[in-house]
Amino acid sequence: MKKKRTTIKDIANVLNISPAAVSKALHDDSRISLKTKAAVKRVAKELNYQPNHLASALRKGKSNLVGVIVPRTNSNFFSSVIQNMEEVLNKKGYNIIITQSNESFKKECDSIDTLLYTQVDGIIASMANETVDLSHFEKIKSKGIPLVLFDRGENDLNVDYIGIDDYDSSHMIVEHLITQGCKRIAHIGGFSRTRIYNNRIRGYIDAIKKHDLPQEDYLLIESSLTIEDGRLKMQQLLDLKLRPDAIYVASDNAALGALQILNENNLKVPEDICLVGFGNEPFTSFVSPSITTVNQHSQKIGKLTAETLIKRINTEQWKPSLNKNILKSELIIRQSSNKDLPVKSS
Amino acid sequence: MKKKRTTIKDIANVLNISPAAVSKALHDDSRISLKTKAAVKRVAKELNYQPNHLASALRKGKSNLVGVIVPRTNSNFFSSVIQNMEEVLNKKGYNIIITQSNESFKKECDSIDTLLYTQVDGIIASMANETVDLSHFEKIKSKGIPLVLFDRGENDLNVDYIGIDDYDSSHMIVEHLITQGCKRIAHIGGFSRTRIYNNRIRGYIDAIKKHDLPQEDYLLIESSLTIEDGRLKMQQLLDLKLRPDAIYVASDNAALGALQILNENNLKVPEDICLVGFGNEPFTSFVSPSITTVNQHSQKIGKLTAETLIKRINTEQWKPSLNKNILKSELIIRQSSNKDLPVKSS
DNA sequence: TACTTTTGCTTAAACGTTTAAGCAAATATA
DNA sequence: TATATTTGCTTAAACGTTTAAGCAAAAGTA
Repeated sequence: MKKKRTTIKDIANVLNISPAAVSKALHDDSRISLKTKAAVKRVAKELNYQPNHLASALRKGKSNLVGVIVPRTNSNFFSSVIQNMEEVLNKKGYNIIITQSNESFKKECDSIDTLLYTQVDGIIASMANETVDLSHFEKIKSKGIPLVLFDRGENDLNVDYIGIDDYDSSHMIVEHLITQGCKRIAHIGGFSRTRIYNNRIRGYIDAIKKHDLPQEDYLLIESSLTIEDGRLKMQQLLDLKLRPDAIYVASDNAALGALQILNENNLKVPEDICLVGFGNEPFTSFVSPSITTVNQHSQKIGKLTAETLIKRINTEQWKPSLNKNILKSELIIRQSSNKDLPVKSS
Repeated sequence: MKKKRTTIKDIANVLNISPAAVSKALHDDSRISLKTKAAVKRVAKELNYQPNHLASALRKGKSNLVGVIVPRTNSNFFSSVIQNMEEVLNKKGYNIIITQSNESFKKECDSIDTLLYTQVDGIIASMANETVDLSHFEKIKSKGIPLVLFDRGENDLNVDYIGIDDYDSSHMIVEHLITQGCKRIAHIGGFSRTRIYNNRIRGYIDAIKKHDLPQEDYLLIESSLTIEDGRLKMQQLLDLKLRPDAIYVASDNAALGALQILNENNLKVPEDICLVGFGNEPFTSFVSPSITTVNQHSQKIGKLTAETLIKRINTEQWKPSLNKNILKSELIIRQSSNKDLPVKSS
C-alpha cells in the first residue's frame, strides 16, 4: 500500500541509461547530450520525480538548511526579519528552520543542539535575554558551522553581526525630547547585561550628560520590557516626588504599558509627559496618542543577515575582517512626543 | 583545516569492533554486552561523536522533521500554538520547520513544496486567508504524508482537525451582549470563504435571529481583520444613520483598531457601545478599556495537534474515523462589554 | 555427553544521491 | 591518414547510518 517514491534509478530504467547519467542530466551537466537531457526531464515529470534531499545532502555533505534562533516570533520585528531572511535564503536554495528560545537560556542551548543535529549549513541567531554564558555559541564555531548574529549580539563572540546603532538611537531620542522642551527624561531600559540594551542605556546617559540635564539613578530603570512590566515601571516613575516630564522606553510593548498607566492616571501625553518607544511595532501608529518610536529596519537586517551567512557558507575559509554591520536607525516622531502637533480631536 | 566529524566507524576503530556493533550499542540493542555498550559510549563521548542525522534519516526513510505552515507567527495565538506543538514533538524526537504563508496562497504552495522536498515526516498547517483551491494539500495526502490542520481548516479536505467551536463562540458572545442590554449588534467578521470566519458569521446570524434582534445586512461586514481594517470598518459602522450599540469583531487586532476609532470619536465604551474581540491576545487586557474576548486555548490546540500528528505518523495505516477535535472556547468578560463594572478610574 | 538455545558479535547490503575515473565513439587537428 | 581532443555515456565508490542474515562461542537442557 505504501507509495514508493520514484528515484533516479526508475528514470534510468525507463530510458535504459545509467543512474549517473540521469543525475547529470537533471543537473544540466555539459557532458550530457541535449536529447538525453530532454528525455530525462520528460520522464522525470511523467513519473512525478522528486529528488531525495536527504540522499543528496548526505552525499554532498550539505543540507541546504539554515537554522534560525530568535527569542520569540510574536513580535513584528522578529517576524519581519525572518520573512526577509527567508526570501533571500530561499532564492539561494536554502530552507530555514525556525526555533524560539522564549528568552530562556536552556531553550537556546537545546535549540542549538537540535540544529546541529539536523546538520544545518549555518545558524542565524538573536540571543535570549537570559544568555550570559556563551559556550553553546562557541560550540557552533568549534564545529566550523558559520554563525551570524543580529539585533541581540555579543562582542565577545567573534562573529558577524547585523544590527542598528543603539547608542546613536538613544542620542537621537534624548535630543528630540530636549527639542520638545523636556528637562527630566527617564529611561525604562532593558537589562544592561544584554548588549543592545546596554548600548541604549549608555547612549541615554551620555546624551543626558552632554546636555547638562539631571542624570539621576531613579530615572533609569531596568525592565523585562513586557507590557506588564512597562506598566509597573511607569507607575514607579509616577510615584516619584519629582516626576519626569519624558519617558524613553526601550521597547514598544513596554511603552504601550506605560501609556496605559499614563492614560489611566489622566495624564496628558505629550502635554504633561512625553513618551517614546522603540521598534516601530505596527500598533504604535494606531494607539492614541500614537507613539513616537524608532524604526529598526527589520527588512534590511533580515536581508543583510541572510546574505552575510550565505557568503560565509560559500567561502569556506573566508576569514576577512568580521562583518559588523551597524545600520543607522530612524526616529519616527508621532503624537506622544510632539507638542507642536495637537492630538487629533474630533 | 576542515574538521572531520567523528563517525561510528571511528569509534569502531578505536575499540576494534565493527561499526554495526557500535550502532547497536548506541541504540541499546539487547544483543550487545553491557561492557561493550559502556566502552562505546565512553569513546563516543571522548571523540565528541554526534550522530549524522542525514544518514540515519536516509537509511530509515524517516527524517524526524515535522513541517508547520502558519499564516504568520507574529500573533500570540500562533506563536503559542507553535511553542506547545514544539514541546510535544521535541519530546518524541521530532524537530519542526516553521514556515509562514503570510496569508498568501502562492507562498503556501511554495512552503508545501519545500517541506515535501525536505522530506518531513508530517505536516501541520493552518490555512492562509487567500486559500480556496486545495490541490496543494491534496498533494501532501497523495504522497502519503500525514497532514493535520488546526484553527484554519477546511471540511472538504478529509484530514484531522483541531480547533475551537467558532459557531458556539459567536452564540456566547451575542448572548453576553444581550445580557448587557444591547439591541443592535454588529459583526466585523473575517472573509466568509474561510471556514472559521464563516462559522463565526453563521453563529452570529443564528444567535441574532434566535433572540429576535434586528439582523441587517449593513450590520455584518467582512474584513481582513488587520488593525487598519478594523478602524475602517468601525468608521463605516459609525457612519450609519442607525448606529449599533455593540460590535463583535472576529479578531483582537481589528478590535483594537475599532476601539481606537471609538476613543477618537469620544464614544464611551461600554456605556455607548460595547465591544468584543476574539483571540485573547495579551494586549486586550492592557488596553483601556480592556477588551472582552474569547480564549482559543492555544496551548491545548498546540498539544493536541502535535499528538494527533504523532499518532498518524506512528500508525501507518491508522484509518480510524478522522479526528475532528472541536474544543469549547471561553469568553473572557472585560471592561469593554461590562456595563455593571465601572471602568477603572483613579 | 550431545543437543539446542542464547549471546555477542561480524558481514554485507541497503537507503538515493553524487562524482571521480574510465572508456569507446565521434570529431577535430596536423 | 594518424593522432589528439571532445563528447556522451558507464562503472563503481562514497556519504554515515541501519539492519537482516549469519556464525562462532558460551550457556542451557536432556
